[in-house]
Amino acid sequence: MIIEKKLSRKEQLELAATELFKEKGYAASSMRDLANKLGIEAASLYSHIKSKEEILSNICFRMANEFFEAINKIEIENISASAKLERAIIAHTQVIIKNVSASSVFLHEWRHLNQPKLDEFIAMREDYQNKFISIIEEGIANDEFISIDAKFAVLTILSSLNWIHNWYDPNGKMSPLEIGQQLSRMSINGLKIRF
Amino acid sequence: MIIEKKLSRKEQLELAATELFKEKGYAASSMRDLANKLGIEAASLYSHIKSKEEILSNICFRMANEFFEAINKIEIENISASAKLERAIIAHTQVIIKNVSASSVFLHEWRHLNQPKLDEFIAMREDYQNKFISIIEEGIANDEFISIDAKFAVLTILSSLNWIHNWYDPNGKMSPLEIGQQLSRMSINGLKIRF
DNA sequence: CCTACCGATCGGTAGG
DNA sequence: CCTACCGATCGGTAGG
Repeated sequence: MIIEKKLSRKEQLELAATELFKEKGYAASSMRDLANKLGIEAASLYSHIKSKEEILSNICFRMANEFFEAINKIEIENISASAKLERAIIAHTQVIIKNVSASSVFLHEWRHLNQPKLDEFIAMREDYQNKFISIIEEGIANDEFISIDAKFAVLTILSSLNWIHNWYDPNGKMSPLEIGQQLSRMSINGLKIRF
Repeated sequence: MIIEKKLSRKEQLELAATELFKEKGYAASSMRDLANKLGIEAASLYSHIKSKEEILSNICFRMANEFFEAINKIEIENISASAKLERAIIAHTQVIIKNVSASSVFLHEWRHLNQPKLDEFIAMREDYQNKFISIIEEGIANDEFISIDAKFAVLTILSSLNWIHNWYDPNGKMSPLEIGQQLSRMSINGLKIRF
């Protein structure tokens, strides 16, 4: 049984916006569409939010924080690079699966942010990627991984993870953990030195 | 030296639209933006095209055809599954790199197509994926590849290829072929059975 | 949260 | 390819 927390009107609004932005894209979603979903008038939305972009910005930065929290725990562990990478991949996967719609918005709609939020977002994304790059560079230095451009490898891995939201089915045969494990197996096998 | 073919006005229009849609997204791109790029009035666009959506549709289906042509050549070759997969990955990569902007539109903006084009597009995409799935299933049956859900593997591989347009730099240190080879190495290593 | 409304912009047409 | 223009819709505000 799922226990639904009671959501504030603002939380309901952001949830509805997340679904809407995912389905139609941010630019093609109108405030009237959103109001309609909530059963109120478009003008009434503005007693909860300042602007359309504020909603987008909240979604994007909330997700960014979720991803950071997940990787920050792993970074400090004292384990091999392969083990770190595996955990990072699983953690990333779990964040996506727990927030499929918000992840989709986070991944595709961020470019509609205005400045200065846009630059701030891009910087956070780069920081996040750098954490993965460090893990892979450590693995290369250790001879755990093949010699490869670490940034290239990270972009390849992250891009395969960032597609999950498109096909993930909560009723599918693979559990979130299994998906993470399969993805890390493919990725890490791809990097490991073959004897 | 690059020899520029003389483009018809309609080709110029579609080229400008491709860049515009890539940069701002289809929904956020206005016909006035497009006209501006070409130095004409918005109304004048309509002597070359029927609608905004027609431009999008042309871009999407032209790219779909390019991808199909690439894979159709490979499917019929009489080589191992790993070799087929390698060639398919390299071919896919080359198509993206030769058409970075159009690929970006193809990958992200297709959902703004109207019916019946939308369903037609989705069906083509599925056909294309199925060709990859067959290759991987052949490899699994052969004991070339680990036992894995073939569709899952394909979506993972394609998603990593479909990110290239985001970071590909024609002045970067990796050539298109090298990029394809590296990607296929990572993907195929990830699938191969380890002894 | 509503009514009433704003200026701006949208995709597109008529007619030349 | 242009001028002139259309109805529809956009994000958002004023005032209650």
